[in-house]
Amino acid sequence: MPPRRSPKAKQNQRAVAFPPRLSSGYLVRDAHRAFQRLLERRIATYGVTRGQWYFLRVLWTADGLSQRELSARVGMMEPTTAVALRSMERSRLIRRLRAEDDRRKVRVFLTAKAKRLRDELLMVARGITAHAEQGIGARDLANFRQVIARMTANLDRIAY
Amino acid sequence: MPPRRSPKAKQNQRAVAFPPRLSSGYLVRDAHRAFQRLLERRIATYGVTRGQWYFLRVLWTADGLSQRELSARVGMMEPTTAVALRSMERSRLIRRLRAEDDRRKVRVFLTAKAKRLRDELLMVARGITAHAEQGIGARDLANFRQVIARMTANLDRIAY
DNA sequence: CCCTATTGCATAGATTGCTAAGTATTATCG
DNA sequence: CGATAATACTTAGCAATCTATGCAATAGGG
Repeated sequence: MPPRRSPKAKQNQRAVAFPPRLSSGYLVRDAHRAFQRLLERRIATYGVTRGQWYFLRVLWTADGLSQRELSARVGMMEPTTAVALRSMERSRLIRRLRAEDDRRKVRVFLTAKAKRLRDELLMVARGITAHAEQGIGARDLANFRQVIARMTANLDRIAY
Repeated sequence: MPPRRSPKAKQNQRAVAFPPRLSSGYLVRDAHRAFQRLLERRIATYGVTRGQWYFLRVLWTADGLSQRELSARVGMMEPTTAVALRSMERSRLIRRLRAEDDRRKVRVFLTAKAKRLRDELLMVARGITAHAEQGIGARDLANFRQVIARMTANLDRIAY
């Protein structure tokens, strides 16, 4: 049984309190969802979904990667990649070609359509970032980036 | 890695560049996934999923809410709430009772089992936060919280 | 009182993510 | 060479989200 602190605290056993406002995890989650919602709405105009976006972003700088490499760079598991690429193929954003040298591999290539979208969509991303960062000083922003990257690294170091 | 300096970058039209390392959105996304992965693993031990967690957290401080109120407090859409609550009912974490006064409403009540989990699970959350924040100074942390909250607010103000 | 609008919730279908297990191709070792 | 292992991807199944839509109970206006 959980220990009670106050003999009076009936419903509100405040022995362990942890208000979301103080939880970095909650703050990060809220921000993440705000970013996502906006990104989703904006790129929908171009017929691109969020899941496709992450892959486009990598492919714009490195066309012809294998699915495994893509997964690694985007930071997703391979089945997630497979699903996203299937939808991108349907939308005529990519073509998938079996590699000549190793027929297990599939190389992913952008179509002309996807290449044409590049600059405009990157502008969209920058616009969102600019909105998000409004009114935040350069020094605070630099500190923010350093802190959140450190948190991610801290968490990634933990197996369980 | 990716960024090239070469003036004659062939395929690499660098007119619009926007490396993820500089994108607050990407940093937030990475951190969010790191938090989630760890949380998921840790609470799985208790038979609780991430989706259930958010609702437990609210219910631990305010038992007996209606589903609409719960949705608002957790910050999710009602269908999401409905799905999560159904799974929580199956797991014997909550009971749902039709409100006497207004039979459209459903009140959600924690079971004894869910109440017993409270302190231990909140400790899990604090442990994760502590891990994440290791090696980050109090001042930097305070700045971080302010900045990320501001970003969320900035983004939430935008309709499209 | 009835008709209609509002409210509270559920269902349907799509997207994004995961783990676990299967298939096909290539590499390796005895 | 042939069995086995490793590699690259796919399929299956689940969870957590969303939007759009439907249904049932209540409230309000004439």
